[in-house]
Amino acid sequence: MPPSLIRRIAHLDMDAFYASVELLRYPQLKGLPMVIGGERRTADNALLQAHGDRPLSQIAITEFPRLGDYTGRGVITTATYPARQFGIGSAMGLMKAAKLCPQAILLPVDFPEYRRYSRAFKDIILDIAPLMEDRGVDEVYIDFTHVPGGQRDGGRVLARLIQKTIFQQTGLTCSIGVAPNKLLAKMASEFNKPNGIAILLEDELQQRIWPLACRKINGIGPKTDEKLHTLGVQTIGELAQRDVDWLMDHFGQKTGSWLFAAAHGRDDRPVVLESEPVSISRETTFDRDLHAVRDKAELGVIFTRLCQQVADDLQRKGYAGKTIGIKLRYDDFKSVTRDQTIQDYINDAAIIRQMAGQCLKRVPLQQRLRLLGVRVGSLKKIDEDTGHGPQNPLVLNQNEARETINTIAIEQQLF
DNA sequence: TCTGGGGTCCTAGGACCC
DNA sequence: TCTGGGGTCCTAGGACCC
Repeated sequence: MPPSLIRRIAHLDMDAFYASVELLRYPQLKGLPMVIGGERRTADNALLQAHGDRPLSQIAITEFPRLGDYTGRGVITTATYPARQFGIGSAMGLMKAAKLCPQAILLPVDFPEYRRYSRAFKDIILDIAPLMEDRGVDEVYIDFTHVPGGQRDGGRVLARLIQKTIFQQTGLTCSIGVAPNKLLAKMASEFNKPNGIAILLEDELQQRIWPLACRKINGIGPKTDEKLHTLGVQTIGELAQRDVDWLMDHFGQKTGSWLFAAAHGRDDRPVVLESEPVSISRETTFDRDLHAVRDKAELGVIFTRLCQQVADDLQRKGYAGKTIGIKLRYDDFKSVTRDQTIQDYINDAAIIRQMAGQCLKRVPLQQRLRLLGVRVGSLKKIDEDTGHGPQNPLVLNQNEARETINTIAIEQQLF
């Protein structure tokens, strides 16, 4: 890197992404308390389908489903600011939220729509700055260092261009932080939300980062934060004053040295353009808690469907895996997992179902269940040209594996 | 009528091999 | 007969993130 170039990394975060996308469709809801959540389509949502030929923007507010009419499980994915004023927050149970503000509009989560907008804003960024790391549906890191304009005013010029272009082409706003690395860029992007830009320079660490709570560091969650509090550390500045050895004594070598580096604003992780998935999974929380014996038939149907979905996902994305596992959550919210690794890479629903069934036998099933999940890990990309052909060695292996399994005199299935 | 779904990474113990 | 590592793979659980 020529001496005149400083490493400039941006973190871009879409503002209230799901809610903003919904407000593009339903501008009449602007300013009203609104929550998004509850995957299960309730009867109320049929109202939204029944708008006939009217534009969505002309559906009367009175026609929208209300939180107070909702029955069932589920949590809030997004709550708009007017809804938050009633004490509603994301991850709150829908039923609890309904008590706080029954009149709030309740919209179901529409992932396909959010993904379309996600694709759109990321394509806009890539056109301007090609080094982008995907961090989920509403977040990215961008390496500004070598992009024209990326050094001007600490990155502000390029950040403004990206922000403006996204707004012009999608109607959505975002917040951007530009800093010497990903760790600091992520924190900076929160400084001027919404629709803000924050430029953080290396020598501003003490002044702008050290006063913040440790929890603001991406990677310090509720557990680590609580432990830090117990040890008398509240702010990042206080964390930075501690000795590395002291931190390693209390948090282990790896975490301790990482905490120390993070508090001093040090982070040399690169912006990663592409990555391969490690696992693919599906899970579902039941409408009511189910019992392995009494609700055997119902569970069996759900179990088989999850396996089928995982197999479909694997095949669609072009992967096979050799570690098959399950996840259970009991009615007391305790979770267990079991998995098993086999020799061949597979992506066939029947084999996944078979192996997952074996895993299920290794788990206690007296207590009622609220969630069941199926996972395939240790993934390998399969050749796209032969991925579905009969000559594919993978498919042959699958057939072999299926036979092997069938000859294991299939013990009685639990479900 | 608390507490979603889809991920990644780390730790720690045991098996097994050299 | 006892003793010592190191390395890798597998499994289960947990912290954390979006």
